[in-house]
Amino acid sequence: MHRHEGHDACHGDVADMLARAEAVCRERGLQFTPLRREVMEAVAEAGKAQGAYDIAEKLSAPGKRVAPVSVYRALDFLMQQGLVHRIASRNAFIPCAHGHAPGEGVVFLICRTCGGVDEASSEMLEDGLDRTLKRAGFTPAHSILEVEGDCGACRERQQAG
Amino acid sequence: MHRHEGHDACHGDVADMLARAEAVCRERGLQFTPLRREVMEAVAEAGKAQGAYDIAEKLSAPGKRVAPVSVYRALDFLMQQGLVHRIASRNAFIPCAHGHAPGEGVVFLICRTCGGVDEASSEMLEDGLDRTLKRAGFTPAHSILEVEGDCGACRERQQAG
DNA sequence: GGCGGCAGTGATACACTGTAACAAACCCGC
DNA sequence: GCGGGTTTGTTACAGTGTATCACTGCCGCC
Ligand SMILES: [Zn+2]
Ligand SMILES: [Zn+2]
Ligand SMILES: [Zn+2]
Ligand SMILES: [Zn+2]
Repeated sequence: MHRHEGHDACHGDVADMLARAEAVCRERGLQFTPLRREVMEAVAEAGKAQGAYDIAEKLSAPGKRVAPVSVYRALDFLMQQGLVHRIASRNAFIPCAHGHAPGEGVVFLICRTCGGVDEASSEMLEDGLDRTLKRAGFTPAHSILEVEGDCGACRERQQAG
Repeated sequence: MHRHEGHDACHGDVADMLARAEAVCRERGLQFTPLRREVMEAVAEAGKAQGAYDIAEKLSAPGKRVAPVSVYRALDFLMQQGLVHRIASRNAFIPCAHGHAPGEGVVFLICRTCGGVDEASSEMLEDGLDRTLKRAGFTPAHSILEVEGDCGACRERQQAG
């Protein structure tokens, strides 16, 4: 689902995402530290993919600087837990809105107009990929599926305007 | 097809790739300059994806330095002509072994053991992707499909060893 | 209480990847 | 030869990510 500005309730708002992150950490015996929480919040609040340096800047304030390296560490942790995803084509990060299994075939739909990123999963797509890989004799470990284009909302807006 | 070390004949060897590049440029009225040729050759010779800085170093010699920026320009040109591809997950480049249409749905199979990269295209995969996008109301412009794993040759080698 | 290990964080420096800007060289038709 | 477009050289810089070490806070143990 596409994230519109000011309308994030489709797949859970920021509070839900934070609650899920906290629950995941607790049930796995991991620490959901203040820094990790702040990074998770920054990623969840933004309507579009955030760069690590953007997050660092956002979390910094006069007298309290958060270095990018700290953000990267928090992001690495959150990615390992499946709470955020990295968008390779943008060098940026988004919150996982679905809570799917790790390694599950998910394709990211990146709107080049509004910058929003949506996750879509599909049995059919996954089947097609599996068969293509099998035919090539290739054993997959991890896949990156990213499509850039225009989301429905932006396309309507363009046709109307 | 996976490129093994010392065995690049599956989809055309280096000479074939260079000949194709030259032909493409000639028929489009574009210049296949010495630099572009050298970059194409460097990418085609390597059995695995090459970084721009690797290429720059490879082409440099005592007394003749090739700056990375020149390599990037040559790579941009070659990519526009569909002669090389960029592997987003590696920040590296490979020669196109197939000569397919630009924008055609091709998935890159990246072997994490030997580093070789293969291109596979599949009607089924493309159908699955198209339907997934249509269902999400998303209009694609460009897609990145990359799978990391183990190629058949490396998997056999591991089982045998 | 003191002590030692461990995870997390801060801080600096650095490596890697890519681009902007401008000058020089080159090519080609006039 | 000249003018204009293309290609390349050169420098500097921005953006992205990692290595390293020191420090802190916490918890279990003596
Ligand atoms: Zn997700
Ligand atoms: Zn949009
Ligand atoms: Zn190709
Ligand atoms: Zn391999």
